Amino acid sequence: MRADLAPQYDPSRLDAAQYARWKAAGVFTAHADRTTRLGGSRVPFVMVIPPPNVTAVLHMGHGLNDTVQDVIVRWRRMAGDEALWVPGTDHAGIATQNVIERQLAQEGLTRFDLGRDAFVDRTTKFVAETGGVILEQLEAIGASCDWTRTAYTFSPELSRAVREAFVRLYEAGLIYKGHRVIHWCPRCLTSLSDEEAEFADERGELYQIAYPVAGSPSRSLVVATTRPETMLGDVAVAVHPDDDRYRDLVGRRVVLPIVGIEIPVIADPYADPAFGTGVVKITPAHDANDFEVGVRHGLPMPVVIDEVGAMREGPDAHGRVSESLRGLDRFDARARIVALLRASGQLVNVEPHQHAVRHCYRCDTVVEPRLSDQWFVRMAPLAKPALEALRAGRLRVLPERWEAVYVNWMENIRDWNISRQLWWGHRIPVWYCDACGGEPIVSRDEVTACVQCGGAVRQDDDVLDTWFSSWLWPLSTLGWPDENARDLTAFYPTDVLVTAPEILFFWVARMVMAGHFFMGREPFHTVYLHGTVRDMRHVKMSKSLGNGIDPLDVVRLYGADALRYTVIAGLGLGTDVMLDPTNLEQSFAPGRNFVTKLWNIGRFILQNLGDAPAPALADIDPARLTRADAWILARLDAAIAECDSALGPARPTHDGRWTSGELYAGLRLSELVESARRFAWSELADWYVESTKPRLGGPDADVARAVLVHAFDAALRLLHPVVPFITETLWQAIAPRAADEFLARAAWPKRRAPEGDAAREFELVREAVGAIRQIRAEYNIAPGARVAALVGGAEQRAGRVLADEAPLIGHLARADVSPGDGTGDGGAAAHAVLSDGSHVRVPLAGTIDLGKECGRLRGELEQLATLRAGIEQRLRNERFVTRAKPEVVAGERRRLEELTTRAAQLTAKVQTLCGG
RNA sequence: GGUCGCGUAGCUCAGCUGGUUAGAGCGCUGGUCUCACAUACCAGAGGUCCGGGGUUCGAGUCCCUGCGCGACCA
Repeated sequence: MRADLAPQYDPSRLDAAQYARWKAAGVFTAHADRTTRLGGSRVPFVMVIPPPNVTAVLHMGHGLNDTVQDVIVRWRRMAGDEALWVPGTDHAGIATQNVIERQLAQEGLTRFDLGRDAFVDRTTKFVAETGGVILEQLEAIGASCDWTRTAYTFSPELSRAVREAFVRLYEAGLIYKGHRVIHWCPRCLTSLSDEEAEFADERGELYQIAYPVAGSPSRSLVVATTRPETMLGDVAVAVHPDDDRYRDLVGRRVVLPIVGIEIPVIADPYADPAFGTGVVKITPAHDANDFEVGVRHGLPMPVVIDEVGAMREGPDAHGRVSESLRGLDRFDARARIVALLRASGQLVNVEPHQHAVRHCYRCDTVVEPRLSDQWFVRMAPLAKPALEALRAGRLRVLPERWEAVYVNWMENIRDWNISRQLWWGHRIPVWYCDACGGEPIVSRDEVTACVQCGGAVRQDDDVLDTWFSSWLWPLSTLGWPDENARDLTAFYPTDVLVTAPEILFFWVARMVMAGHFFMGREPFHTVYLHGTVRDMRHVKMSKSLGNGIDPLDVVRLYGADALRYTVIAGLGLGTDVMLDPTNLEQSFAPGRNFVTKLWNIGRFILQNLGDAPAPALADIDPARLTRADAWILARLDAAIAECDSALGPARPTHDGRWTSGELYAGLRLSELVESARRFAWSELADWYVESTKPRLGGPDADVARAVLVHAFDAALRLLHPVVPFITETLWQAIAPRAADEFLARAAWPKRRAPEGDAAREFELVREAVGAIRQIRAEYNIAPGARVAALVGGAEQRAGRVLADEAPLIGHLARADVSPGDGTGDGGAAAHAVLSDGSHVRVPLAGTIDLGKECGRLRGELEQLATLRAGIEQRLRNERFVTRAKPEVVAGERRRLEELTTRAAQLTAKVQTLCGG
């Protein structure tokens, strides 16, 4: 009646079908009404996925991120929580727009050829047709998302949330339109936030340029700059107010080289007397710091670089860009200007200079600071509660070190530029009336006519930063702004947010602020930041560098479980995962091998179950349990305890605040893997399964079967979060299951009982087996050949254990074991002494090399002597005895006793065998 | 420039509040196709815990310092 398992596990044949069964049974679907927040009995446990770009395809970074989340959510689902993992995608403004623009470029078109509406239509269509592929790919790696709740940042529902958020912030005075220098990408043709303009260290040049003092041609001020092309927009040079070198020149004027106009010398503390010559040129329209200086001193702000990064006279710049420079790209202009300065003798010096240059995070183009009108969010008021959440212990960041980074950013927060000059995104909900020119109309709903004069209105051309929709994700996916939405009530706040440190500021920190502002509390209690997937040279994996691994290739070759196991096992808290893209076999063998091992344990058990299901362990008379049974059950309890402490606590246990003891505990997924693996493989398979073989045909076969199935079942539960496919398949096979019964929602294991004597006594069996195996290896006994072995206890109890277990020891060591007096006649035999002084003797007439045997035993004795000497020395040290903790001292005494017993036995052996 | 992290076996990393003979996987060596498993089993080799100084009865673990990597921020 029970179908045997195939000789080999074939994930490609089984996994997709298994996923379909979970999905069909609604295993991953959460129910709001079952949660404690809506009167149910289950504690909610919620995570929202970091939404991948809607056009993305799965890469190893997702593979890691989503596996981590899946391990956590599967664990909580089994632990009895109402577990919800919300999936979805991000419309990804710049990124998606760039994809379509690249398509257009292939057709020889730009977005301007299409026009805004056609461009948006085309993008919408593209997304509808090809977007969201990544969500299907997530199923292939086993992600247990609730697909009934899939969200999209640009859906009508979430767009409504975006508008609501904008309007509420505007009404609270936290959104304003500002005229200032922002980061501009001349390729994407949009402004960027501070976070989107990434620093990269570059080797450039520092140019020193002489600006002659007007009216004193013999004198000049030398300024230092890395960007000579911006000098066309200079409106002043500044010196520090306390800088004596230039005091007399403040208030006078210098002649701007090339342009030939006069600009003032001003005193401003922004000028750093220690940098260069202490004189700094001021270009308010093309440098954020200079802009501040310009504002302080009421200076003009001529724009000399246009939106595509070419030199051109913009507002207030008449006469500044000469014919020969006009239209030149900023970098070409730099070279031209340097040449001109060199020719006129005004280039004083050029030296290599290492500095950080901002680049567009989407296309890597060097960002151009640019004066323009943009919408901003006033961040300081939002940051305050977000900081408070962390300080009060309602929010934690793992690993701990990132908390300082979070705090530092929050404390030095700057206003957020949220407008983008793109077409793909949420249009800013602001309308202007040209007729009456009144205040802008900020509205939740479409505005078709001016509220003042009824005239025509036009909507603001800009769209919102993508992150302005992402920061609402934990709220908007649950139904906000409908504050009575069932999901919002049942599932907000969420629990754990899993992501990479790169988007701590972009996304995580802002979500905390949004959660507070719109819902009055932080959106999660734990931020888990994991590392990056890198190749063997520690270079971050990326498609463009060609060092990537396609997770789906790995799934095809080795199965999703092998992929998951490998990345989780390699992922210490906050550490990076190294994988070799040139050797998938080497990288994923550990996972594949482990999965195979599980399969084979399952096969063994099934083959030995017979037709009837194994009896439940609870129905077995405890008196019938052998030492091996007691031992594996004790090991199981230990494994459960280790797994629990690796993972938990799942949430703060005291009033929503992390206590100091649990603040940085838990979510050690690699420790879960290690503990569960060791139990399943090193203990269950290597020892317990082997130990049952002689019993399965005998009178206590039912006991062995019950323990075997119980232990394996528990191992499958512990492992299920990490390797869900194979564990579910095996779990379905080892016992009859109802149609709606799944390991994915079976109970997480609990410990049974404290370890008893029987379990401890089994360790002696393992030691005896080890000793015989070692002797066999040393004397090159053929693995098939049986040997005789005599075992004797150091004291009565040990003697009884060894005598009782002689058949088992014999089975495990391929020996005919009988109780025997270890001190014996000292004939041709190999000897070993166990840690408690018990002894093993393997008579090997004819093969024993007495000299070798004595050498081995003496060697061991020497090792013991060294150890004993160390402990004795410590114990003789009065300061140790008086100052060390009593239990440490007692431990040393006990250990010395053990070693002494063992040494005495060894000495006796050496004496009889080797004649002293 | 500021802040932080890392340096433990050939490789990737564990080692929590200082306390047994510093562990795991992969790789390596020797032996085995033993009736679940050669994607396996058995046995084994391999470590001046980056260098130097200090605190301590005791340091891979704490402090200082040097060297070498890396991250984030300006």
